[in-house]
Amino acid sequence: MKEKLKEHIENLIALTDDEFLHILSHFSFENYKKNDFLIQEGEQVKNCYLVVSGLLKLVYDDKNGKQHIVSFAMEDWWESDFSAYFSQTKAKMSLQCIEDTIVFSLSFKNYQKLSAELPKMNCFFLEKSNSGHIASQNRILSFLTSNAKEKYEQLLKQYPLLFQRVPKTLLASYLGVSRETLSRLSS
Amino acid sequence: MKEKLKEHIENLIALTDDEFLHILSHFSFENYKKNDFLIQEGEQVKNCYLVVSGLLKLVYDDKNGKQHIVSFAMEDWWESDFSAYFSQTKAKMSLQCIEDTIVFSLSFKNYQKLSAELPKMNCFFLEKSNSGHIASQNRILSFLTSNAKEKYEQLLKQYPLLFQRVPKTLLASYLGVSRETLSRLSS
DNA sequence: AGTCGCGTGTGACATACATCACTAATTGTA
DNA sequence: TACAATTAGTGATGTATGTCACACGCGACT
Repeated sequence: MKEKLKEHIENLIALTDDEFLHILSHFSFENYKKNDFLIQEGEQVKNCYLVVSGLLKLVYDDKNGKQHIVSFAMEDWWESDFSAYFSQTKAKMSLQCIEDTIVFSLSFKNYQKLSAELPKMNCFFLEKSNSGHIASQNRILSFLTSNAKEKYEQLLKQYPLLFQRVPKTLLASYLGVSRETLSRLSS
Repeated sequence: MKEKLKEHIENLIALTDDEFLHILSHFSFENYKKNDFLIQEGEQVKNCYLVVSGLLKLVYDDKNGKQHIVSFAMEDWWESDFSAYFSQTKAKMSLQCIEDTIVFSLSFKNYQKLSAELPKMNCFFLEKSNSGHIASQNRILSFLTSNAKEKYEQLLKQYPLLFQRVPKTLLASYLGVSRETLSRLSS
């Protein structure tokens, strides 16, 4: 399993074996079952997570009790309620397992320690943050330019796997349309 | 004007005078008029920009010739078509002045040079990227949870200034509603 | 002074989508 | 095996918002 983390980081920056062991010591390896929460709305956000296998949803529950999916997180993705993580405040969103999921977990303290001790990790985090930012911007564009059907098609094109792994209800909640509307798109 | 850049960076990381001069030499200082383009869709994206004063819009033109505003950029904001900037490809979006605007410009080459020579700049860029990412996520949430009126009110609350500086038509295009609908919200 | 362009408001109408209600297939499990 | 829970499809109806059309005020420029 360590290999996974090593590969993942070495995709972006070169590491000596010592450096990797040092990095590894800052992470913890965790196992979750379907429906488990990694982050619960209202609680302190201590960690961010790298998904090794499985599938997570980052959800916001609005005042009417309706769930909105801000993001799916699959293999090789970093996820957290980053707003709360970086400011060390309470979570506005929840992070929950759609499938059994294995993650590497990085506490905020260890994150700070790591970037201080090994500056090149900042390069790594920067690349990750940039991709996240760009992905979000594309999603915004999709909201601005597309109707339900187009958004659905874009999603399928971008993540063909997702479609078999998650109930349509969740896809609808990610796209911002009702499950009934989504259902009618296929026909 | 150099002061502005110095303050802006020192908000996040400490700098010696020498370090700042070194940083400064990587930037260029530029002046644009209302309606000028900093980035034109289809062209190579060479720079990203820190807005010193003025106001920019990051726009996407869809296949029907309709304009969609992905982002406004005001004082102290970094903006570019980051997707194209980091991958050094053609712009999918345009960056254009809503008002006369003064910026510091950083070429991709100089960006790379700077982060190699002065690793702590990566901390700075990382913080900026994170805020961008979080802002985009909030915008997505707004699309998921809110109708036209709520989105408009959230925008006014977040940027009370904007409302006096830009035509309603542009606000509508940012919110993803027609100008007519936006107009009817006030009454 | 007059003309033009731009931003804005507003009525009439069209439509994409939400909501509610019901049914049915599938899955997990007592 | 049977029962509840989850997921999905679909009809009827309501509504928020888009689209088209036109009018008005206002600043810029000749």
